Amino acid sequence: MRDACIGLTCTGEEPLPNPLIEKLTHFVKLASDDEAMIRRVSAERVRNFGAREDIVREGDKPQYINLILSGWACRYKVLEDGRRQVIAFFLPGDLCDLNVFVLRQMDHSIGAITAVSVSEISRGGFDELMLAHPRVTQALWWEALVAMATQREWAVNLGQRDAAERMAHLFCELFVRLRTVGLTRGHSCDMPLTQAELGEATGLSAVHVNRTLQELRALGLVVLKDRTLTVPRFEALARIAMFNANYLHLEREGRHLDANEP
Amino acid sequence: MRDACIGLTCTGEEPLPNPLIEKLTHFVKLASDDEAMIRRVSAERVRNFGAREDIVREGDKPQYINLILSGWACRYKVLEDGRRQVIAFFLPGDLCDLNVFVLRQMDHSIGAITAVSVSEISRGGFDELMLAHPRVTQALWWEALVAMATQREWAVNLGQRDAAERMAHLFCELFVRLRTVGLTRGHSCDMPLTQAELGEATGLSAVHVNRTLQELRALGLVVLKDRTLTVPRFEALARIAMFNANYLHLEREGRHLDANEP
DNA sequence: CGTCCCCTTGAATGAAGTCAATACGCGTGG
DNA sequence: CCACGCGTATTGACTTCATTCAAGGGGACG
Repeated sequence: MRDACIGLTCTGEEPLPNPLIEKLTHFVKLASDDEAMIRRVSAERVRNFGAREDIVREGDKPQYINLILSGWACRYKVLEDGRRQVIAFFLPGDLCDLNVFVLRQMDHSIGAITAVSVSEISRGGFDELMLAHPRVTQALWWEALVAMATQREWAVNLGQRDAAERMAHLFCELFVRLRTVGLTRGHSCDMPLTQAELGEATGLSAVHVNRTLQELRALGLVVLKDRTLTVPRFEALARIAMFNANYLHLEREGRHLDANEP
Repeated sequence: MRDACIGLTCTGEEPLPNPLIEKLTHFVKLASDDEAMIRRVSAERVRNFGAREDIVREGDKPQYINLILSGWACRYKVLEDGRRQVIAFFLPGDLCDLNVFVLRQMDHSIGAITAVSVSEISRGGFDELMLAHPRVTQALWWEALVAMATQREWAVNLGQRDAAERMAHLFCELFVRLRTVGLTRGHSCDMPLTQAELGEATGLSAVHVNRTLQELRALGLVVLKDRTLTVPRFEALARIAMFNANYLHLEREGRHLDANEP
């Protein structure tokens, strides 16, 4: 396969999968010109980061919205004394910084977990998208609101669930989110997070993450090997996590906005 | 003084303070017709709730955005087994449900803490505001983004801080937020939350909240009496909480949008 | 005057953190 | 090829923090 074919200038080959399009499709059926537009905008300015590099740092005033094309990243905050909380994970298809054009400066950082490829979307490109493509606008609203709902669910996770429930819940969420962008294979998906990172996201110490994973493994609910997560019985895992996917709002709620239906 | 006359339909009386206007003013200086519009929209349809009543319930599909005019409310979620997490507090001037027009149903509930008076803003009223008043639109974006940032900070609070730090942080946040809507008196403000509610917000048991409050009291950092919080030395409280108000973005970032400046 | 809600207290238990040592896998350079 | 170093995972012993349970106190209100 000779050359990545992205955007309008596509020459007749099968289009590359675009995780953002794939995700938005769970909310609204996009017309082909909507898709073409997203492809164009997300190919305009691509940057690559190595694992553990910072993409945006607290205090910055970035000029772009970052769209994750591939790899994992996270939002995080560090307290004065060094404690670090991961606030959200970004998977392919996720948009990082809708705030960028309103707030003066970042109140948190965004860091790559694996090697990451992001598309920087300029204010102009974004406005263009919003003005000419109402379905895309709606879909981007949906994506932002789901991100907010996810943030809320994390508060529940951190505030009410114990270690095993928390870990289980995190795995459920990541698995479902990856599935919506086509990044699962059967019961498995990538899991590049170290136990330390899992701890920073769940508010647990790395040691306790380790013990908790053993517990979940002993129950046959998760298998972790070669940076891969396998969830043999998702339902059982969801049950102990009290995971209810409603907060991800994946039910094609925007059907009335379908490009090709009345 | 007769005449602090703001708004188009000015009849010579002193205008009622409107907490939303007061809050938005921290971001952008509104013109008098902006303010008049907000006043009109927020007076159109007012509802009152008793303490502990639900305003919106999980699963609902509300048709209005709720603006808190007076009283305290909260966003909360209940797990299957009854554990309850308060996800956010709503103070006068806060908007509850910007999601309402996009997502199919509520994934959480909103409940009154004290008696609450809310203004229900219809989709039409909202669109009108957005179309005709770009400064207000920007300011509402700011308000939504600050709400999001606050949600993120809560994740840090729940994930990384211990009991005393968490309580201290919550008090700092509430105090600052109340101050931006003019609801503090010197070092004091209302504090209608029971210890059980403080626990549901901080992920602590009510008993431990009690002990933690005693600790903070012993340090002379908080005084709680008659449903009133006094913070004699805010700076000291903020220090132990590692409270950094930057996430509330109160620095008049929208100056360039000021109604009466170049 | 009793009842209900909220706050307070003590004692016992349990969950998670800390510290420190060890093991494992992998790439690099000798 | 092997030794070394580094990051990550694992384990045990111990401590600390927070929960649970249970009982008592105080004020508001019918």
